[in-house]
Amino acid sequence: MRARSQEPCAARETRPSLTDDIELTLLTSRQEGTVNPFQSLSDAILAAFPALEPGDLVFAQAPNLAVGDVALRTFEPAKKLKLPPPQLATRLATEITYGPEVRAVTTAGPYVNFRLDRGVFGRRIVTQILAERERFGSRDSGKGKKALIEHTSINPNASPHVGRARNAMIGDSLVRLLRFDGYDVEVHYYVNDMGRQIALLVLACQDPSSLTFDQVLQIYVDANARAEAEPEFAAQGYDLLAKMEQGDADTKSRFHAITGLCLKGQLAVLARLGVSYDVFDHESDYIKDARLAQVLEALRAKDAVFTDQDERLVVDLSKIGHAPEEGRYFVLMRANGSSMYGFRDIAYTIDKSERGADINLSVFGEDHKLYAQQIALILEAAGKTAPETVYYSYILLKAGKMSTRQGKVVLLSEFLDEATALAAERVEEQCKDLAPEDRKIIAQNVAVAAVRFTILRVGPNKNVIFDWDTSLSFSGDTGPYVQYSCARINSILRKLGQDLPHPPVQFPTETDSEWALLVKLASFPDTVANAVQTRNCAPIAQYALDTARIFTAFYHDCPVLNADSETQRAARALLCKATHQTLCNALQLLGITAPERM
RNA sequence: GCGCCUGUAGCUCAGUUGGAUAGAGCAACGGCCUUCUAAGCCGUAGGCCGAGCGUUCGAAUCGCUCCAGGCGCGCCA
Repeated sequence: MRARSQEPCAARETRPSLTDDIELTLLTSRQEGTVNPFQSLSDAILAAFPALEPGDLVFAQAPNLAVGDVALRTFEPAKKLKLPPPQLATRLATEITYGPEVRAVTTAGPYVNFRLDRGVFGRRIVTQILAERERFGSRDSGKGKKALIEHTSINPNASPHVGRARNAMIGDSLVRLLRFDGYDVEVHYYVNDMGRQIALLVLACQDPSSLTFDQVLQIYVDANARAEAEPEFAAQGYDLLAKMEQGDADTKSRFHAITGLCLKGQLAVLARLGVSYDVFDHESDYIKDARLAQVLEALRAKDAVFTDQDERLVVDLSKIGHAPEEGRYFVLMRANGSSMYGFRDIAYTIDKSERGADINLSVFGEDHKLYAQQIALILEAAGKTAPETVYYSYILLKAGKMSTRQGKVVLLSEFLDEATALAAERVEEQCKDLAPEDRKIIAQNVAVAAVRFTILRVGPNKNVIFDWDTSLSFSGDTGPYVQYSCARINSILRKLGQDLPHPPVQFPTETDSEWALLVKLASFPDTVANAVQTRNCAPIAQYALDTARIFTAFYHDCPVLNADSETQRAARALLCKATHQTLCNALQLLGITAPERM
């Protein structure tokens, strides 16, 4: 499980030795798919109540540490044993012999509260994290499996705005998450290199070779305005599109010049965020896909496709399982024989589904919900499988929704520039002794953290109202706050010297601050597993934030370098290292790196 | 009109496989830098969890109805 170690520098660091009992605990808990530091407690209970199963015992944090170090609810097991919960709680507290690591057991109505030898559990938790390193948190649920994720896929017509970038950030984090959990992930980007809007842009760009990417947005805005005002101009666009589809070489190269320029520019901006792709699929390659004939045949067999009075080729989805009248019809081809976006997309979607991935996932804006359902119905009717979908809601401006056509946008590049400049000011003050190049890198890291964290922290199906001040803040609930706590840990470890001590047998971690941190660290694998299962990275961001906050409380309460004893110093140093490891693992999933100093 | 999503502190958001007193940040006010980075910490104040009804020993979390916002609903992509 550690064979996948990716850090080349990992071997250089001192590795704490493992005792056999801890290695054993790790292995058994791994096999069960849960890393449960409280397993010895549940084992004792299960031995006394054979009717119960491990899943019946839910350990949770007590409402506060004065009540107990860990709490057990009795509602579930009591139901199974047909006992009143408070009665079962009393029996669990009085009749069972727990190991020496349990110091006291009390009840509070239906709850059992355990007071523990925190050092024993703390040592287990820290040792496990330091043994698993950059793999800590992963359960390898995707081992030996493939995943295909398509995300971003924005029109190559302008610089991306932060609303579109939400797709890229969500998609990229899902890629990182699935890779972390063992999947072999291939990232796809669907290049929409044709269609009406691109045609208008091509019309408006006389000499593409003299253009820069940054100029395209204004040209695009103007072209759309013109198409609205002049029907002839709009008609020219359709004509050009038809020529493109018929394979006219000159038209094709004009399209490619523009879409290539735009794609390159877009990818450069996305790369600043740390987002990258493996495969680019071009829409124009799917115009005359052979598989479309099969789909049409299947639809005809179900009497679900017809040519309407305006000579359009239309699917009647009510014939293949679409109940409501709204969204019943799906147009495949225009009267002039040119295909619609959806028709080409069917071919592309089939193409993806035939690549043998165990998970086939697409990230779409919420505006695609009905559309994706329609495609899924058509695919199903043709005996194909539609991809799994993850949707996200729009980022709104105070003045309303963003619109590329109207130029009413906050550009991602603009946002990143602003964030980097602000971060650079802070780095200037804080890291005077560093070389300018190093300071620049730190500023860029902080900016990316601010931007990505702002977006990823929020649940994907929630609208976000974009606000410059909030998004550019580096204090409070932010990515830079998490980075900052990592920098503080690094500072301690740096001053401690090169080698980390071995975990002492006496592992003093008795204060509430230490214990709260340990419990939080131990819950990281659950957080990751939940994120994998729900395809949602937002809880990872929340976890990083909570952990950083709990660490900071520890940082203020518990001196490390000036600890009371050598063993306490060792235990706290290792706890710091374990926290740093866990935070880095969490941040990595969000596409954020923590600088050594900031 | 119909469908999907959302509604939690003044603002931005956590918390929902139902469980002990609903949590952070920002903004406000009051403290803390001869002690591991003040991008920080501590304290004060701030809540009919949109409204109502229901299910349950127990509801922010589940169900129904309403209200408000977002998105979508036949030759855009």
